[in-house]
Parts: sequence; structure tokens; C-alpha cells
Amino acid sequence: MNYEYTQQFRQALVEWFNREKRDLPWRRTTEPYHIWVSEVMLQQTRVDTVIPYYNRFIERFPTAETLAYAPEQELLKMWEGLGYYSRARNLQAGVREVVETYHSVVPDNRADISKLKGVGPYTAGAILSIAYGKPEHAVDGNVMRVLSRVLHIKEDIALPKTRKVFEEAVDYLIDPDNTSSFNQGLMELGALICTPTSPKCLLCPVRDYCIAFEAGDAAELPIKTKKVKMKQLELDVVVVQNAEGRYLVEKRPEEGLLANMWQFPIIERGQENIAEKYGVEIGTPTSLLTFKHVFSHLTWHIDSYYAVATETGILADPVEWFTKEQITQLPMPVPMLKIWSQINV
DNA sequence: AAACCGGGGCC
DNA sequence: GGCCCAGGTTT
Repeated sequence: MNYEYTQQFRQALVEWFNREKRDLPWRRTTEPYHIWVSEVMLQQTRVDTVIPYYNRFIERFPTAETLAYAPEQELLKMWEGLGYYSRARNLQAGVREVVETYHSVVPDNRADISKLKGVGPYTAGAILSIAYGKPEHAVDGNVMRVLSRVLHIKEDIALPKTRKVFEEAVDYLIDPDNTSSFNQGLMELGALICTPTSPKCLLCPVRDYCIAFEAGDAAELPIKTKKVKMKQLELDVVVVQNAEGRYLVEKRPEEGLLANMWQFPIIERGQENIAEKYGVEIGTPTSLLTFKHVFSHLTWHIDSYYAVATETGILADPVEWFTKEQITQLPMPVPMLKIWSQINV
């Protein structure tokens, strides 16, 4: 794209965005911490899902300090149901760095902001361009899809090194006077017009500058190869209640899947048993729910039960008896909430 | 470079 | 059922 074309492309994109942009909560502010929270929530998560979480989160943690000093359990509870819980823990770690190292001011340059936990190349560019007006690239899945079509880039976006191609393209194309609208415009275009399947090219504000539209193969781009294999796990979950009416729960390890989230006793079917793993003898279980829970690279096939404890020994460290009221306060993954809702019908 | 890390919506 | 979503970290 030559200089004049680049100017026209910028103008068409920025004017379309300022005219057509959705009214979203995080678009009513340029406060860097608030933009940061929104960008982390939006990682791999749809706008409509994020909106209620963002509003509740900002109400509870309005400033970097309030989040920095919050108990992790409460933070995870606010994040419950969003998934990718390490995002929340990394966000708090990053915010603590800002409070302690940068006097609570989010850094305004890529070198420093990129050092913060949970802030990668995309999030760094998003905060810098949206909150600070810096001409920095913010390349996400939307941007790669849009630019693969506009510029007819046919490299495999599943390969990590390909992102660099798009970052260099944005470095060249970005409107230095409207960095926020330009970067958000690319993403909004990807979300509303330049969609993965059946792009609405006839409504596209930059159609005149799109090589794929000219070539008629917009729907075939981007090129993405990677396919992943799914692991399967068969599990039994047992809600165990003791004579005092309390329920047995355990905290998951601080690393790995669903780190630091709480769950009811869970065993791999045929490989373990409740008595041995948890030190609790139980009466005859009654069936609750049978269902499937799909993660990114793993599927849990869950049979869930309710049982009464008949004999209890010494519990291991992350295992405790909690009342119904206490359990309601614990951050739990969705499959456990699903089972818990059966107990409280 | 590949694997890991949630959950939901859409086709 | 597979794909995608305002990705980052770990190995």
C-alpha cells in the first residue's frame, strides 16, 4: 500500500469505527487500569460474556490499589465462570508490581509494561494505544484475520512467528493521530464485518482497499493449520455430607488446571476411591447428574453423587468440612457449580 | 514450536 | 462436533 492509499485506509477505518462502534463499558474510559482489566478479561473471551464481569469487577476493585490488596479467594470468586483463572492471578500480580514499583501508575512504554505479569505483546499494545494514545501495534485474532484479507497475507497464523508479520504491518498502517480508534477499529471490524465465516464484505468500510475482496477469496483467509487432539477423562464426583450437615471440599493445587479453585471429592473412575483418597467412609451414594464438561484440550465425563459420611479420619491439608454458607463463598469451576446446584434444589 | 490453560456461542 | 473468541505462560 502506498502512502496515499494508507492515508485513505486509515481514514475509512477510523471514521467507520467512530460512527459504528458498540457502546461498551470500557469504551467510556481511558483509565489505564480499567483498560487493562478489560483487555485481560477479553483474552479468548467474547465481548457479551465479559460485560457483566467487567462491571462487577470495576465496582468491587475500582483502583489498582483495591485489587492489589484484595484476598485471592475473593478475586477468584469475582472471576468464577470466566475461565482461564490464571488470568486473574496474573492480573493481580501485575497490578501489585505497578503499585509497588511504579507508584500505582501503569507504565506508558512497551519495555516496562511488558514486564508486568500477564501482559504480553497484545495487551501491552492495547493499553498503550487505547489508554495512552501511543502508536503501538495490538495484534489479536481479529487483527490477523482482517489484515490477512486486506493485505492478502497467506502465512499460517497458527505459527507463533507469523504474528510478527502482522505487527510490522500495523506498525506501518497505524494512524499516529488516532491510535485508539485505529486499533479498536481493526478489532471491531473483525467482530462485526470481517467475521471468520461469511464476511459481510458489501458492508465493509475498507472494501476498496482489500486485496482479498478484489480476488474474491476473503472467506478462505486466514490460513490456519493447527488442529488439536482431545484427551478424555472419566471422573466420579461425590458430594459428601457429615453428621453436622457440613460438606467435604478440597482446594486444587496452586498450579495447573483450575489452580486454587475448590471442588468436591473427585476420583478417576476405576483408578481411585473416596475412602482411600480422602480418608472418609461413605454410605451408599445416590445419583445426582451425569454430564460432560469440555475444556480446550480435555473433556471430563462426570458422574456425580451425594453420600453421607459414616466414618471420618484425619483430613489431608487442602480438604475441609464447610457449611453450605461457606461453600457459597468459595470459587468453584463451572462443573462443580452445576453439581452444587443439584444439592440446593 | 508446542503444550497448557475455561467456558460459551455459533455453524 | 469442530471452530473461534480483544492471549499469555511454561516447557
